[in-house]
Amino acid sequence: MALNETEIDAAGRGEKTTAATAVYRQLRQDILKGNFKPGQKLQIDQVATRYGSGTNPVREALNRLSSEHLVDRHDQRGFFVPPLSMERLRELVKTRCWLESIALEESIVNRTPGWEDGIVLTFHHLSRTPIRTPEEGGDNTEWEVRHRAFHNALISGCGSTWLIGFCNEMMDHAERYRYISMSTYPRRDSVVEHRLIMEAALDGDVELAKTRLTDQYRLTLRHLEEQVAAAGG
Amino acid sequence: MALNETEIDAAGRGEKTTAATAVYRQLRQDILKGNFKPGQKLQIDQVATRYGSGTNPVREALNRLSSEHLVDRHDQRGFFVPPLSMERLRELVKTRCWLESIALEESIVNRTPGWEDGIVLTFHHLSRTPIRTPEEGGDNTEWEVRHRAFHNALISGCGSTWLIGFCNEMMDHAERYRYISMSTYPRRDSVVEHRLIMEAALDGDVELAKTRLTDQYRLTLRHLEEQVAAAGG
DNA sequence: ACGGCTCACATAATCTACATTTCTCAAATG
DNA sequence: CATTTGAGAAATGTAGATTATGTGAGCCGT
Repeated sequence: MALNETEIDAAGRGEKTTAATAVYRQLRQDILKGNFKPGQKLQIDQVATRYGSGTNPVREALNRLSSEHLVDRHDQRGFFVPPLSMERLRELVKTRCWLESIALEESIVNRTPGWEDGIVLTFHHLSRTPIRTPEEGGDNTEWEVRHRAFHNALISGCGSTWLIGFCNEMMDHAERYRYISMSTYPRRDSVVEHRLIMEAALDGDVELAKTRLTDQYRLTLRHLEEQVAAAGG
Repeated sequence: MALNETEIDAAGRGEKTTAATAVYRQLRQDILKGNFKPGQKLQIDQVATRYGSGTNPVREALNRLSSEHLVDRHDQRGFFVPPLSMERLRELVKTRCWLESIALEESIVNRTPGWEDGIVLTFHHLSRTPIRTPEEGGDNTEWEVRHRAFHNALISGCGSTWLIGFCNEMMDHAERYRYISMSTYPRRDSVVEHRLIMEAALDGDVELAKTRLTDQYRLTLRHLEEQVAAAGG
């Protein structure tokens, strides 16, 4: 999952990780996968016990996550899992559409053989990874990783590490919403959808690629809205 | 300067601040204002001594800043002030132009009397704040604050806290480059430039406002490039 | 009696001091 | 010259002291 550049470097060079970094990674995953209730308090001692570490590394991990907005920090009061709401999700999706449109357009304009190869390859991997329904065990970690890899390949040629970072940050937050809805995940044919995006991008059709990409995000949002409407009465 | 939402809330509600937060704020300022050499190591003990605090709060502050990319963290090796380079600045400016263009356009499209008032008011404050040359003492903290307030007012109506946050994050980094060049700061008439942006925005002329805004960023970049070329060549 | 206020105590966050681990770097070795 | 090694420096982690928060019993005025 999109770790920041320091994390990627650290992992890539096989740097020895500290306890703080280990807790950071696990906590991050647990938050993204919805293993904590939104709004829940993250008590230092409890978290330390959970991951078998001292309070200090936990505190460092929580401070890092707070700057990524993956936990809310209140001085002298502790740390909390950020709440989820449909309103926030709408804003998130809207912003993702804006930023990924730019990133995709720039990538297409600057396209190189290497960029195209990355898309073809990550699409291939994604298309070979089935989505498991909750009945089948429901662990889609592998699919998530490949899904992100594909979307990252699309925007990887935009020429701005800033923009790529922002898109990844938003992907992280979107993942939180996806997991809570996994139980009734609508069985759209994601392979076809992603293939259409890939084809438009490889053809160099900027407008079509942008439309297909953002339509996918908007459609996902609509499905979630319907689910919530159905559930909430 | 653009603190994250948690910080703003904390400051706004007058929450008691912890030692970690105090160090965070001071360290952040010192980095933005160029009081440390780019690339320099930030040794925990030294930093702790500097701000009169223990090592633990310093560590927490550094961890927060590392997630904002305002310090580089290397596990088991310590923390460093991020380097500056013309290449990075170009990418930063490019990305700012993309994102602020969207934010400004959306703000204009959704314009409200409150948004217009904010622009008029912050422009007024900015126009009343002189830029001091190095000979005059050179502390432009007040100008920086008002400059940011004006640019924030422009994009405040875009309807995305995400986008506003990203723009602020990039403003922080841009500030680092501005401070190092203050010694030979080109004496453009910033009041006129900002007035022109304001007028286009208030007139609802999306394209003109975007052009004027991004031209300002690009011009600042060019001036810095010339300075470096003159100095380094 | 009821709503609001005060104060003492339990809980939990924060900080300090120190122990442990890891890295750095230069001198010694092959 | 490349590699190893060991002392010292520095980062990281632990434990416990300190400080802040929040809760609920008791008190006051209505």
